[in-house]
This record gives sequence, structure tokens and C-alpha cells, in this order.
Amino acid sequence: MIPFFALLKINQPCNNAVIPYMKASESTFRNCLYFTANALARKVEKMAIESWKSVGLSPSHGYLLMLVNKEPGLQPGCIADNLQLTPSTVTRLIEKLEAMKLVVRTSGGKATNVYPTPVGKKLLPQLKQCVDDFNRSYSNFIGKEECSRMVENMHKLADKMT
Amino acid sequence: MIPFFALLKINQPCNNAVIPYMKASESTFRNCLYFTANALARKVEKMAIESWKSVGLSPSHGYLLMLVNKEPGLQPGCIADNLQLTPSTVTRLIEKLEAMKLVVRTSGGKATNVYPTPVGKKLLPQLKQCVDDFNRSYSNFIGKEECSRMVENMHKLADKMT
DNA sequence: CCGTTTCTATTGTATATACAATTATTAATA
DNA sequence: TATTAATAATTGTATATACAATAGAAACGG
Repeated sequence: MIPFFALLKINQPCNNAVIPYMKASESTFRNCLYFTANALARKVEKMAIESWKSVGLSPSHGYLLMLVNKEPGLQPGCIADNLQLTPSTVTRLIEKLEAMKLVVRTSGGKATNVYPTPVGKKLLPQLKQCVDDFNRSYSNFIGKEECSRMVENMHKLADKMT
Repeated sequence: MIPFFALLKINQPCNNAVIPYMKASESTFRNCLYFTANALARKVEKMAIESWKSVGLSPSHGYLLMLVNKEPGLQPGCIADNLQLTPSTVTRLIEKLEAMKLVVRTSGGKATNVYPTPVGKKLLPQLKQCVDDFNRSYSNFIGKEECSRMVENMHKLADKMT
């Protein structure tokens, strides 16, 4: 199909800064979806981590906490669906938030329900602030509209990938 | 800016399939770049892992091996730039490939050079096959053109994100 | 009403990744 | 030339994530 390997071209020179100074779009693998999607995700992740630092949570933990704030008692399986993570990962995220006294689990039968604690509830405005900060931080680079379109397209692509 | 939290809407029902049956585009967080970029990357990753299974390598390891096949003696720092990974991550990837006898490291001065072994070289056609398989697997869902455009846009976005 | 299947959640284990600190080498400067 | 700074790579440690196996509860069929 695509003569992928023919596209390889090593871009000299390379320095070894901890933060790669080379743009992903200048990489040998710039045409590769695998490479591009991952590089973008890592970049976005790093930006998000920065935004969420103020509440001492990783973005995943932050989003989970927002979710149970919005829908107290939500079950792990449902959380997994909404975050597009596996149930085991969600269990681990919840464990940490529980250790931080931000959520509690109640176990009734085979179902588990997750609720925010008072402290977890009180954090909600700050959580929203983090999301706002994050949105603003990339809105500086690309317009809000362009970003929406991008997100739209990414979903289209992901949806088609069974 | 974006009234993000206002968009939250829990989509019932949720089941707990190991592979989330809910589409990312149906999630509460569908409008969020962080969420979307990560969900897409994970999906692409999973697809890539499938394609690379035949050579017993993860995609990252496979791409690294392709890189040093193309440019024998390439240095870790340069590899890191091309893969958009940190040097420490690259060291770890190389360690594994070395344990598998697919590459060797020679250390002269402060520089390290990475070379494919004969076995590693012989694997090249299979590596290309993996890339082809991967490309074909998503070309089934989205056209090759649409994908190129998508990749292009993702770079544009990433480049602007300092 | 008992046994089997299905479903939810958790646990054990493994992985790729990153950051911070460290080592070893080279370059620069006073 | 001697000391200092910069660079390249590695190591220690931590994290988020996933898969496979398991436990416990509910549903269901005979």
C-alpha cells in the first residue's frame, strides 16, 4: 500500500535535550498515524498535567472526580465507559482517590458505587478551573473553532476503527 | 471560556465489557481534547500492537529497529528525537532489543552507537510488512487520503503547542 | 431449589513511559 | 593548563495503563 519505509529520512542534527527539540512533524515517522497519534497524545497529556498540578491530581484522576461529582454513586464500569479506560484501570484510579479521601466506595451486592466525599465535592470549582486553564492554554495556539473541528475529526476516525 | 462542565451528560446504560462498548464520541467528555487525543491514541496503539504481534515486538520497539536498520550507528539521542520519546525511554527500548539480540550498542566516548545485528537486519522485510498491515488495517475504515489529511492536521496542532 | 452461566469488580502481574539524579566524556573559558 | 560548564547516556524510581485470572453476586433454566 503505502511505501512507508521509502519515506524514511533521518533529520540531522540531533541534540539530546530532555524535551525533544525536534518537532514531531520533522520526524522520520511523520507520516505514520501510530507515531503521530501517540506524539500528539503525549504532548496534550503533558499540557494537561501542568493544568491539573494545582489540585495535585493527574488529569485522569481529575476527570474521574468530576464525573462522580456530577453523578454521585456512579459505578466503576460506567466510569470506565465514560473515560474509555478498562475497569481495572478505573479501580486503580479510584483506589488512589479513596486514599486521598476524595471519594468513597460502597459495595452492595456485585455493584459498587462511588461517591465524592465532602472534601471531594468542595474541590469541584477548582477542578472546573483546571479544565478552563487547560482549554485556555491550547486555545492560545489554535483557535477554539479549529480545535472543535479537530476533536470532531478525531472522533470520526476513532469511531470507524471498530 | 468553554463551559465544559455544562456539557456533562451521563449516557446510560453502561455495561462492563472489557473493551468499552461505548464509543468515545458518546462519552461525557467527548468535547475534551485531552480525552479525545488519549482515547484515539489508545485505539491506534491497540491496532498497532495487533499488527506487530507477528514479529513479537511492540510498535515502539519495531519502529526503533526500523530506524537503526535504515541508519546503522544512530545514537540514542537522535532516536529519541525521531520517536519523540525521552532518552531514558529509548535506553529502555534499546535494552530490550539488545536482550533479544536484535541490536548491539558500542560505546565510544560519551556517544553510543546502535547497530542492528544480522538477525535484526534479516527482520527488516517483516517489519515493513507489519507497517503495511497496520496501514491497511485502518485504511479499511478511513480512506488513505482522509488519513493523510488527519495526520497533517494533528501535526499542525502539535506543532503549535510549543 | 440447585447448578450453571453471566456480570461486576478487583487483584496479580507486566509494560511503556517519564522525571530526577548520576556518570562519563568533551568543550569552553579564565 | 586547570577548572568549569555542557552534553550524552544511563539508572533509580514512579506512574498510568492493560490483560488475564479470580471472587462474589445475580440471573436463569431445568
